[in-house]
Amino acid sequence: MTNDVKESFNPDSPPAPAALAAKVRTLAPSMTRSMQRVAEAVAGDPAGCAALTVTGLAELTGTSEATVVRTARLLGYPGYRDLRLALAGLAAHQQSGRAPAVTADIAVDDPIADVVTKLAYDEQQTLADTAAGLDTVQLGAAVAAAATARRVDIYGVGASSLVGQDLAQKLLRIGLIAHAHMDPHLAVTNAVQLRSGDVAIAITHSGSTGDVIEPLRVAFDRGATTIAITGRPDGPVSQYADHVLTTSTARESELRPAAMSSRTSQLLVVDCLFIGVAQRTYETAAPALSASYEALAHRHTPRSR
Amino acid sequence: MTNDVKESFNPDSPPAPAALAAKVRTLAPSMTRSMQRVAEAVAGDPAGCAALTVTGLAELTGTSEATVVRTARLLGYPGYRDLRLALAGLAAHQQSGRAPAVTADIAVDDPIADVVTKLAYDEQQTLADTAAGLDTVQLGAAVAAAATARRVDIYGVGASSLVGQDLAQKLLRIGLIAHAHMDPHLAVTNAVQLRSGDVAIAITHSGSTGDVIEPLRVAFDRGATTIAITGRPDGPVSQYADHVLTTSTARESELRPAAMSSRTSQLLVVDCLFIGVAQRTYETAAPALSASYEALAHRHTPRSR
DNA sequence: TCCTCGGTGAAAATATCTTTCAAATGTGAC
DNA sequence: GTCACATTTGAAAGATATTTTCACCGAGGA
Repeated sequence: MTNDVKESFNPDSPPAPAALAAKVRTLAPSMTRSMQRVAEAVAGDPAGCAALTVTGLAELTGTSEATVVRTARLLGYPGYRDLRLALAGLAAHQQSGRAPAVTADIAVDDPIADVVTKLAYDEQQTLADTAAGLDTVQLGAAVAAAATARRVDIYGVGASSLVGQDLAQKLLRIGLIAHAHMDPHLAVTNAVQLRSGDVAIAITHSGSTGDVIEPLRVAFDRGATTIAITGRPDGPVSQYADHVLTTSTARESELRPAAMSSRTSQLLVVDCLFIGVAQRTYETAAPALSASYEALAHRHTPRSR
Repeated sequence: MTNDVKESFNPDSPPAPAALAAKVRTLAPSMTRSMQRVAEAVAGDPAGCAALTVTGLAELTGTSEATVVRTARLLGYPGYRDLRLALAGLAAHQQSGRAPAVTADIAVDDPIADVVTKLAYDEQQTLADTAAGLDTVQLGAAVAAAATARRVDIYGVGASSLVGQDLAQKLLRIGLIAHAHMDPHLAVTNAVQLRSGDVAIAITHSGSTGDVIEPLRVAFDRGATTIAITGRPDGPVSQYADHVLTTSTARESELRPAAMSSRTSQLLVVDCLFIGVAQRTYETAAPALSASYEALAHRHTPRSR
């Protein structure tokens, strides 16, 4: 019906991306009074106008729908609908511009929304740092050792204990024999059993956690291949590690103890290790993974809705 | 309980800014086939879809206008018009800003360096999605409840169990009475003890893990404030949750089971919860944190070299 | 004063979006 | 397998929003 005259109306411009304010200024002289009011409103508050219908904008500016449409045309759009779409884009655009200003520390009186933003940002940063700082040669060696190990023992206490359990869980799921030791005494006791061909992994952010170093030392002495995942590659734990995987030490604040960001970093390393192993043992890992998935499906209750 | 509200303007979510793809992924399972086709088209080519009318999009996806509108509603918009507006915003956003879109899957023969890069990127993405999709009102309510709770019980099995332990550990460190239950039977047994003023938190990615839902239900019935941390806010678990915190559902691949990315998401939510509580109880939290830090320092062996 | 003409908005015409409703499809019980 | 029931779906009716039409208004010039 009316789509035949689509492009004959606006000879001058394709839909302007962000230079809307400028365009308004340029075209203002050639506008009539009412059109100027509309253009002004649009340039002044793109986001607000994007939320309005033609009628709404007409009322806001004290003009009529026809004038609004005419203004939209003059600005280079086929009609108001398209101007509105562009406006929405612009609004999102300038909103995103303010985003990167979130490098501040988390404060006690931060609103919860800021906490979420800052925390996510920090953790993203931590991940990037970790990925950048991770020695892929060491990682490759660790993967090779773990993939062919007779058994894998993992040591971690405190927050690192959870990371160790995570790794153990995952390795178990792809058919490896892995165990995360949480009790330091039992860890040492078990480490005595290790020998060449076995793998021992110590996880400690500080690099100097005695309870973790001790079993690793024993494993090392017994001839097992030892791996340290630590934020302090120069720490004592590295003495007894054949391969050291470095986690990043992110900023910590009063409200955000080191444990929090180190955990993110440790988990990334652990995940990389896991995927590396899964790749190398793909033949057995893939079926094992789907089998465990199948088994779990039965534990779910049907959706309610 | 976040059941949909028919007539009000903003049912459950404010117009999502950039987290659309994440939202689509989260809600996809609860969508019908045709709705999924629409959602897919929208997530796949926001810019293209923003240029289409309802009818156009319906034809493109081989569905009807009604279905398109339904999908828009499900995604949290009052109607298609608003979805379209948001789409335009998104398009502008990703055109100008960073939209690397290097979302290649991790393959079996990827070199280890690529694994690290891709994994870090994926997790960063997951964090961003989670942060964007997290309802800060619900979070605020959850924080308020937890901060003043007589005791906090946490339920999680499998991978979520570790997240629960992490949360419990942290809350304990700032002086709260928190416990992560790993045995479903004991969890139920303990849930019976809860009453008004207590808080129960269930962590389940699928939203339908019976072992976790059951204790939460008991706690709910007993009058405790219940919180669900789940990737499926429409799942059965939400029935018994006063506050639902949504984690993002990232893409999973054969080598990268869902558990891996859901864990990242869950941990972010848990961290936010923790920091929120720490803020509210700062007077007691701060000394408690430094005290536990002090206590641990003695467990470290001195640095070598 | 009267005429002309661009500017303007009310209202009609059209396009677009939303809702309703019944047919089609799937699902579970028997 | 068949039936009863619930869910999903699209066609068409209904409601809004946008665009177009057209007549009115008022400023400047003969």
